[in-house]
Amino acid sequence: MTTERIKNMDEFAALVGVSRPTVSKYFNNPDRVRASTRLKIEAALERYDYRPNIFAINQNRRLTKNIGIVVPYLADPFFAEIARVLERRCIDAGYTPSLFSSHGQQDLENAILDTLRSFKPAGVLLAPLGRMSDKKHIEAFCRDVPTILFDSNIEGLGAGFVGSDNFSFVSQTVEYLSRTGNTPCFFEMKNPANPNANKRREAYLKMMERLNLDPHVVSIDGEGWSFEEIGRQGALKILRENRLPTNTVLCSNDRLAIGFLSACHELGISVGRDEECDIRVASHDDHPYSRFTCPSLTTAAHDYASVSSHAVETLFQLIEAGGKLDKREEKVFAARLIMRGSA
Amino acid sequence: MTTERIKNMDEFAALVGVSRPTVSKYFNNPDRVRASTRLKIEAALERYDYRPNIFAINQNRRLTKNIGIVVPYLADPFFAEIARVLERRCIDAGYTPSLFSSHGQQDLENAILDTLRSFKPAGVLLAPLGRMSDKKHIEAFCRDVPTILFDSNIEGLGAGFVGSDNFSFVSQTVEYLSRTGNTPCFFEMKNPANPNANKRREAYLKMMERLNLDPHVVSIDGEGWSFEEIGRQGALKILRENRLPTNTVLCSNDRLAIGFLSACHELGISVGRDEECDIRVASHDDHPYSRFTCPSLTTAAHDYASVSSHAVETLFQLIEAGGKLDKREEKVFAARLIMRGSA
DNA sequence: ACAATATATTTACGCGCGTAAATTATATAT
DNA sequence: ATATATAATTTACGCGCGTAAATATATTGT
Repeated sequence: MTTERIKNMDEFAALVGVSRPTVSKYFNNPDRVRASTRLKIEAALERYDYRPNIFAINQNRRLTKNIGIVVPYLADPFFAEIARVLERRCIDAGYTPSLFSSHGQQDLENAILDTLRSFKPAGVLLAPLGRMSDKKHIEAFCRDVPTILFDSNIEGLGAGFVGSDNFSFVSQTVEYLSRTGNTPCFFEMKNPANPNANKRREAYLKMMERLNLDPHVVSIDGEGWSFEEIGRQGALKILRENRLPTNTVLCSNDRLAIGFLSACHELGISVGRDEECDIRVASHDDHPYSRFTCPSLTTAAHDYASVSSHAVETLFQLIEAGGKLDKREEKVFAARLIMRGSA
Repeated sequence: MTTERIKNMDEFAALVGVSRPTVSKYFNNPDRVRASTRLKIEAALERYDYRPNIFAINQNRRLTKNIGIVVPYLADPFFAEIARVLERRCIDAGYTPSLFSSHGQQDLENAILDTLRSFKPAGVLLAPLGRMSDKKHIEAFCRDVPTILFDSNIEGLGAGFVGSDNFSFVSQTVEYLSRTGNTPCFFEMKNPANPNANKRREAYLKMMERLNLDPHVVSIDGEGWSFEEIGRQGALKILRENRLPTNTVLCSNDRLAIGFLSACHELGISVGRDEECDIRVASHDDHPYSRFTCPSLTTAAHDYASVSSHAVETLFQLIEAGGKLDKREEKVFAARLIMRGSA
């Protein structure tokens, strides 16, 4: 590496001995220049460490290589993890992902979409807030920017949706719990922000009907994204008032379950699948922390890998198709039951 | 809002009835145009919903309004949380933050810094990987871009460092544990990636000496950022081999402690401050999940608010000072002991 | 009311690159 | 070796905006 600093592509092209547009083509696709010139350019890159100005690049491209990734709440390790995988896959495909978190707020989700618009992204992977989302705003955004929804589906929005099959999650946990012990009741937030929560309750009811069992839904109060605390408070109340309908609890998601377990410990209620334990607790998501709870949490796991890879692949298809698909594609993946200590 | 779409600032300026540079000035600082023209522009903004092209803006600005925020591992809720707060504060100050995660990998940290360079950021808030960091690379970056380190200090790098006072953390936990029960041993990873871990061990040793107590450091194997699993495996091994020197364990950080608690539960060892419990466990960080462990975790809490606000304020000072401070500023904040069920 | 000063606005130019069209070099077939 | 097709390169232009310098307008003091 030499001491000289290259200011722009002109200067760099002169050093290489080709014209600037040739260098430009090289950066867009190294295969589209002659092998001999590619070698010359790459040799020069070794020595001079030049990088094209990212703003100038994007200003004139009809289609940028940017991809926006938006999640509702990044402080939730579940989303942090899926965002990490999505980022990785975008980078590997030659795109430049930028990550945004709505932090559970509608105005922030809207603001992010507005910002994203001026980023001229080739496409966007959006996990919407759900019930809290400004549907009109998202709809307008999707009209202009190729967008694939993931995690939470909002009917009709975006060019497609990739997520998990909530019925598969709940049917497996309900089947397992009822087969190996007592009838499970369903523990959930009263007004869940996430549409998956509603689908899970419906799946629970349908599954119980199919098994000819009495359903019991326990809905607790709480707003926002502090699910652990909401679950803990709700569980404390229910348990203290002795209002738990059965000794087997199926939580809508792992974060609620983490709170539930915390409440049980506080009240001296033992949780586990052993005979001598007071109750069994199971849940859904396979949250990164679910295997470290005490006891470790029996749960239904997302197929992270399939969801993320199918989401980016659908987006790439959409981008290549020019931003429009013939019809809105919906794809959901089945869960995998993970039996641990709690049930 | 009218149906017409405004393509550029020229078009918008024509609609307002002023020249384009006047509009440009307005967007850079609304106070630098006459009140009457500001009203005209704002009225037009209401009707036409025009936004300047973000790439064109940044291409020519000598100093952009971009701020880079880099954390070592975003799937760690601790960093997700602090990143959230930092983002918020940057936005409130009129800057445009972008968030990056090194995902625990040196090559990614380097790549992020390279990308960041072409973003021409006004400043960068960097929480380095630590021992895994490519110090030369970071040093070169800091020469070109005004950078404030946070969380992990690397001696001499960046224009300043804002973090937590590790001695304050450990002295409080050690003092509390030894005052209310037995001598604590120190549970840590053998080769911690994070420099704070080393400082905490040193603080433990110094504190034990000061209290005239026998120190016991328990170092466990493990690489990477899966601290919970590392802590769990390490604890299982130590506990099974009955090698725990005392019945009071002070973990280097909460994520290790979460793994430790998990191992205890697996082995049927009761944790808590009550007389009848087998051992006590305490830790440091006040990780978002530490209050939901079973039992809830006694820990020393970061002053999140002070660290984040001081970090951005120092960065703003640095930016206003033109990217250089007279001397490297280091500021650390004291911990707050949080007594919960585990010790 | 008039100059002197401060503040706003406009004119004019360039940033660093993408890209269509024009040109030139290379590959293929005869 | 020559004509033809094909691919690579260069020429020429414009993207949307920031910004210095030139000009116009408002403010202040007398």
